[in-house]
Amino acid sequence: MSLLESRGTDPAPIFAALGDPTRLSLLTRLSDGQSRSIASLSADTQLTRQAVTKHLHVLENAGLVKSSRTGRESRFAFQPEAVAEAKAYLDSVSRQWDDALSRLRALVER
Amino acid sequence: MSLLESRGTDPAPIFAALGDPTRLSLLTRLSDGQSRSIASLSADTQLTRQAVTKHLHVLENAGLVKSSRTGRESRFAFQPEAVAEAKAYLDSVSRQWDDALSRLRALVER
DNA sequence: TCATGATGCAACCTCCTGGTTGCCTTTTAA
DNA sequence: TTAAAAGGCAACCAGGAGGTTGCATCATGA
Repeated sequence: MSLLESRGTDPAPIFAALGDPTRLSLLTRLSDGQSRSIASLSADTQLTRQAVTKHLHVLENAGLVKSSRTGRESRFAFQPEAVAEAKAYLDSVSRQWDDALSRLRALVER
Repeated sequence: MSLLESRGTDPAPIFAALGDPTRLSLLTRLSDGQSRSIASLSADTQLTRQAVTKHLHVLENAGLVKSSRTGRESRFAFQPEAVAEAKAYLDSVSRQWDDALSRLRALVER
């Protein structure tokens, strides 16, 4: 079983969602734990509300954020699990790298 | 200074590079510390050598990998710094989330 | 009940991305 | 010295991503 398949789901969609500065900014703002409406999130940006809405849906599909409709507004909230998943992948990569270095060092110092 | 600007460079390009399953697979294979030629990396994939070459250059531009020409082949090697940078961003996001939870808990338990 | 605020839906546009094919150049091993 | 291996370069193509505009819908406060 390869490193990529060894963990739960494929982290690529999560990274793809993180790979846009606008979305990264939205996620950063939401990571303070406060849920926000679309209008609120669109307020201090140059983009259209529709553009922000699309980005929020991308984040939601990646599991980085969760939406819930309350009354006339729909609020978005940060979802920490997906971030943990991305971190887990990066950790597995650096761990494999560190192990390779250790083995090389052991081989040289023998 | 916002959370996004507080660290060195913008992590978005790194995440964008990681956001493709083919590139993720290439990076995973290279994270064992062994440098590989383009032909070697193209061997057990369905894609064309040119497609793999493009992906490798995307990884290189994101700083995730480094190339060096030796003789008639150019070899690509894993570069751990960019991965560390991506992890640093994810850590800052989860830290902000954890802090928000702590403050909320303190407020409730008061 | 009615004007306003907050969204949703859909069409449309442009540009980038992931891939391919074809061809030329540089190395290398026999 | 020459054929095959390894790559680089460029053109080309289809589809998706990021954005916009226009209009319809639902909720709410006066």
